[in-house]
Amino acid sequence: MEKKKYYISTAIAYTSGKPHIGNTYEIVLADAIARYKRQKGFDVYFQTGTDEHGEKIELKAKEKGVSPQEFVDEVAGEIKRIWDVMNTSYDRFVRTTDKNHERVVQKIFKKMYDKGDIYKGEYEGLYCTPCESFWTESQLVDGKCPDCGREVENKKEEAYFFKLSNYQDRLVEYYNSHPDFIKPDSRKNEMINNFIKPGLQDLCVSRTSFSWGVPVDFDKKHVVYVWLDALTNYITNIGYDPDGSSDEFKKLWPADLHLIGKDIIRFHTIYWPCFLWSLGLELPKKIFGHPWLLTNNDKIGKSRGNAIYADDLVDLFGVDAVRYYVLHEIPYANDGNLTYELLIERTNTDLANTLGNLVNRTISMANKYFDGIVSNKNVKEEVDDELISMVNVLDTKVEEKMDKLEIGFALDEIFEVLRRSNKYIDETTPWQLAKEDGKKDRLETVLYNLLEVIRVCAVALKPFLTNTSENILKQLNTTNEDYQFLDCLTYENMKPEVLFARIDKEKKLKEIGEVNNLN
RNA sequence: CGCGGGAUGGAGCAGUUCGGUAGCUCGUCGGGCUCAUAACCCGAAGGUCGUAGGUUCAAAUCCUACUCCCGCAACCA
Repeated sequence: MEKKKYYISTAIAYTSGKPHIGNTYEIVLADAIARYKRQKGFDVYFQTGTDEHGEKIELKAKEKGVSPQEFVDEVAGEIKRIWDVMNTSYDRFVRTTDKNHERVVQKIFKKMYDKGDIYKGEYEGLYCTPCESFWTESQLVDGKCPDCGREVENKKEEAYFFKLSNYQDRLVEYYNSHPDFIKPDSRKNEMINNFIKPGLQDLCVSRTSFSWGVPVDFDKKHVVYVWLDALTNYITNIGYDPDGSSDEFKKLWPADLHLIGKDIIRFHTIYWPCFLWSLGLELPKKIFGHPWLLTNNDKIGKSRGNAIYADDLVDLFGVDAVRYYVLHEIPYANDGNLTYELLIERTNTDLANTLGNLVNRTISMANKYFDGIVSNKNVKEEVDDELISMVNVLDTKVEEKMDKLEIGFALDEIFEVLRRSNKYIDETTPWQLAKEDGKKDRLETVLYNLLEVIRVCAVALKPFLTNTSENILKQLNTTNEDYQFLDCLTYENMKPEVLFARIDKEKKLKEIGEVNNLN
């Protein structure tokens, strides 16, 4: 039987600067989902990349005295490097400055124009001539330009517009008939109440005030609006072409999940569907607007001086500790919080104590009492049942949470089993059994149960803590990745290693303080 | 009155649909154990469930008003 495809994407990152840990959260989240789906037997295609056009980038490049292309080449390289540091398994890293993408965007624009969804009109607004900027009424300060304080005037400018109103009714209908299209639900309400109900305004989809973008090929002084350019990355990079799409496109589209930040939901749930309909294409199945990661309960931002970067955290704590923190700590719908202190506490309690120490003590006992060779002697007792049944429903429990995109809760399910295992050791007191005559087989059964539970948990952890999972299986010296308790394995030649060293909080915080002072 | 979400022991959350002993993870304190990474196991303290009223035999849970926080919006991605 052919594997079922699963197309997942992140938003493409805007190349205005180095992405902080909040931006990085998204790729880790997507990676966990992608790896999970692969583990479940799906034929996964995982796309990410960078959004590289726009006025802001043109300005930044100018400031730095380099060409826009040089500027985005550098930033895109940095972004890709961080994605790799986070051990993410994307299949393709796309860039909007890719020549094929640009060519197809031009064709798309033309197709929409020919169809009548895009028309030439006039953009009218309040204009500050010295600043060369349009402002809205509400942006003005005392009725004057917020940048320079000078008078603004009414001005008209030629521009292309997309007729969103053509698709307004269809959009509401679609939302209602596809309750899973926008997640979480509260976001759907925001879109309906704020945009659709008041009536969709036609969207200005070209700019003439700057040139760093995809030129409209039949009207060269215009460049395509960045969002029309950016959103189409989801189709251009898998072979969409108005003149005939590739087999890959036919196989992959529609996407199964667009994973995006909650700040860009509007673009993905209103503009993007309308664009797709205009091209006669199906809509993605689900759009999930994930919450944000805050630091000290404050928005992360370079300008706020509280930017924390993923690669620095990885240097300090290791990639899996950082992955665990962001995946576990950020709930489904509310923003998560990140501080060094919380990160250290989570790493110590969950990763070092509950998980690492369990693996370590179990393997140590196996080596100590049986020279490292353990098989199932089947001397069962009642205490075994609860533990083993927990392991055997783990697969289902994790799946339930993952289907709802509740990644943190999926991890909780696994750690509940690990905590139960530590308790099981106290209940069965292997060190006592070792001293009693005639309990040798019972002791071996106990250790076998533990090793099996650890193995299954390692398998369960693979999508989230990939390196750690591999490390545990290596320590157990097994390659078996069955997602359930097996009766007849033999464990031998196991080598215990410290998975996560406990972190001395005071010392580490001091060390971090010193690092920060260097800036 | 623009729309919406939220306020539960020191921290983060569950419980509110269909009212009836307030639960989980972590932190703190005490005890136990010794296989293990000062780890693991057990126990305890700590909450008038934002405020004020109301309905009820009974409200975190229903109703009313208010306070505070947050998201979205006022065409920046």
